[in-house]
Amino acid sequence: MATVTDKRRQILDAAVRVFARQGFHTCRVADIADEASVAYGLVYHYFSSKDEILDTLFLQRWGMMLEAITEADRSHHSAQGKLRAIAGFIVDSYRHNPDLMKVIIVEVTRAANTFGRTHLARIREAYAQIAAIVARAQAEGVFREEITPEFAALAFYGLIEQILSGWIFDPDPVRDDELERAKDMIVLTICRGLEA
Amino acid sequence: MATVTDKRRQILDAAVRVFARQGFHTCRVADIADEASVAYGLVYHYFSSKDEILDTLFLQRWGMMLEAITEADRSHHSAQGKLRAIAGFIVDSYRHNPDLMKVIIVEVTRAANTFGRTHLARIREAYAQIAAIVARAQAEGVFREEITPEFAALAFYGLIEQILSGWIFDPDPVRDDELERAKDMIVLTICRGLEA
Amino acid sequence: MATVTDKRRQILDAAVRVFARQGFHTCRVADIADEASVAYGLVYHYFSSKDEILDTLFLQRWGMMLEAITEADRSHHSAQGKLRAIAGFIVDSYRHNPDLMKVIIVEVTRAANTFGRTHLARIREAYAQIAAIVARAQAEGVFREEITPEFAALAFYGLIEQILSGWIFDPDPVRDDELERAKDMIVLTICRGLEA
Amino acid sequence: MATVTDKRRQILDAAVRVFARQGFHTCRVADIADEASVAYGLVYHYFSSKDEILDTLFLQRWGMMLEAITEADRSHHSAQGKLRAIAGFIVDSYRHNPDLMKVIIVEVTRAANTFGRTHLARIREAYAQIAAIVARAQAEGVFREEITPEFAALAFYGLIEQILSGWIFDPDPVRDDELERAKDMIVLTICRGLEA
DNA sequence: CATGAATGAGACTTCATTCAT
DNA sequence: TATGAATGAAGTCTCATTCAT
Repeated sequence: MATVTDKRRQILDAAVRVFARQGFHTCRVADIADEASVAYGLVYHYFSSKDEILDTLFLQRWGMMLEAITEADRSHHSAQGKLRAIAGFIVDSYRHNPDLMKVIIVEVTRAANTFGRTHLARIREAYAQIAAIVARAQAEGVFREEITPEFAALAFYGLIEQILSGWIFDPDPVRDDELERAKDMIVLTICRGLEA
Repeated sequence: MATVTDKRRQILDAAVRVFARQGFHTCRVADIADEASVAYGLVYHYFSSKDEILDTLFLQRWGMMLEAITEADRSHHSAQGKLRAIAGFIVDSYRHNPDLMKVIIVEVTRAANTFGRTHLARIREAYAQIAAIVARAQAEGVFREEITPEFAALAFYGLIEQILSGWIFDPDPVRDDELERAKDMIVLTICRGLEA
Repeated sequence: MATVTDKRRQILDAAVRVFARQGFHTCRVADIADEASVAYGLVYHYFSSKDEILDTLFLQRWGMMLEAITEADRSHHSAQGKLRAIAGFIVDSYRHNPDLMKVIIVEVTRAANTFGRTHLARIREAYAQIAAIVARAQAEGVFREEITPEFAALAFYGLIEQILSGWIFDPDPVRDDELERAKDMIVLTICRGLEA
Repeated sequence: MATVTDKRRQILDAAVRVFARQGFHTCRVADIADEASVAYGLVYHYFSSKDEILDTLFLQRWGMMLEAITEADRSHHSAQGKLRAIAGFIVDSYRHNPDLMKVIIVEVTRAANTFGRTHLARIREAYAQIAAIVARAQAEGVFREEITPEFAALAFYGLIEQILSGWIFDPDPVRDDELERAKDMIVLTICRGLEA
């Protein structure tokens, strides 16, 4: 009984590695099966299509992301503290499983013509929650009002994604202290800006 | 005499529309030929492969981008003014040809596994130039030093790309005044931050 | 269980017929699949390319040919007897599977620019073995020395191939007694010559 | 006026080189035009198709061959002398223009499925003439009768073609004295055989 | 659950030939 | 005669998905 789940998990984990390494379009279902050390056909026993594997990976991870944002929003932190919690969660996600984050970002959130469009609504939930945090901070007079909450949310998330992109492109693994510092720099940049 | 160039241009323009509409991977060379109203084979008369069409589009556009950044850097503006010029150029590029910008962003700069990797060096030239602007501003004491220039450059560019992404995903065309306001919000956000 | 081998064999046999009928260049992979009554894709399940099918056919057959020559050489026949055994083997090969022999000759051994070049080394092994037989006969004083063994080997093999070519071009199947007589005429010609 | 002929000749000569180097199927019409340093379209001004170029080359050369055989037959040589004249002509043809001979042999006389079939009748005229020489020699009691004239003709011609094939495959040019000796060995082999 | 052979639609690319200039 | 752009049919190979065992 546990076998079922094991093999399924095995396939998902293998898919992450293969998608990260070769990209979704470039890899074949056979590559996933090979990487997972399971028979070709078994992939189709657990998933109805290659797309569904990526959908599953994204939905699982993005669900955790939304929970993390909700969690952050529920906390008693300041607006800046909430953004710091979110940035921290995303960076930690990368630390914990960089391949998965690469796949989520490269193959889904930035894939405007394919999976990005499919999951658009779900992706925007995150932006909306972040925007809500910003809006409330503006109402409290903590954040400036010239910048719309929606714009701010995109800016915040886009900034983070680009930093992660830099790491993703980098052949060398990123050092832990660099990850840690990045969390602070993200928040500092988005809250206080570059100007001295 | 002008025919050669005309047809070639015709194909490139058609490719932009088709790539923007269907995505690079999803469209067939036949779609480009149809959209350009030329024979199938003519595409291969001017370009050695489907890839080369996208490469050409990217290289042309990114070259202009690098020039614009160089130009901005050479100007006598303040650091903020230079960033404003760059943001302005990118937003205007989108206004002028949103399809092309969509293709550049979605199919190249964010395609970590395919064209993004191919053109990585060229893409990073832009980041490096922006970083240089930031570094100089830091040396002058105008920008804070806690944020590394490289980080700042990624943050700035990532922020802009995400804003454009928002427009790209949007089915409705963006209004001109919104584009105009975005330029200011970009600079305000990156230079002064969200905090009041 | 035997299915794997069966289908693979089925494809090879079909390829022989199709290559013989239409020629390697003129036939399409689809023709092979049709002739074998298998799906298009299965051809590529067993062979990596159309070329590999011909390579396989050639290598299998030529291997048997080399064995036959080795066998003949090992026998206690006279030099003439050995040449007779080799000529006999080749003619019998034609009798048994004229299509295959046609393909081997027309598409490989005589295709100087394509497969002939690819398999040159392997083809020359046969010439070398025959030359060795001649050389030994010369050492024994049985064969004249004015003709180099290499020349003799080419002459012998070329003579046979041309006779087979004649049959190959012929629309009517060759009668068995004609095949049988050819064996003798080949040996008579190469050993004793035309002169009375 | 001479220009017309010049360009046409230029194209034919270039075709010989290109066909010899890459093979008829592998080369493109553009390669011929390039090699001839003429415009693409000009090839089609002088020849109605790529096939016709090869046809022309073959027909011209084979015509000379038939004349040479006729000539040899008309001479007052012995049968052996006539065969020697023919072998000499073919070897000299190779010496004079190895590329052309390579093309004739590889792309036409041995191409059972394509040009060989097209020109079969013309090719067989040569065999028939040679067979006639043999038949007459048999009638005169000079050649043995066990070997049919048709068989003898194929044997003679096949032997020669195989020797030329050896040279064709050879990366190094053949030395003149080797060519000269080959003429004698050909005749010796076919008339007297290998046996001492 | 598990296996991997079998299916066949689809896409890129090539290139002989035509044609307008 | 000369040019080379334009045409489009054809063929190889890929690979997601299905299915029999």
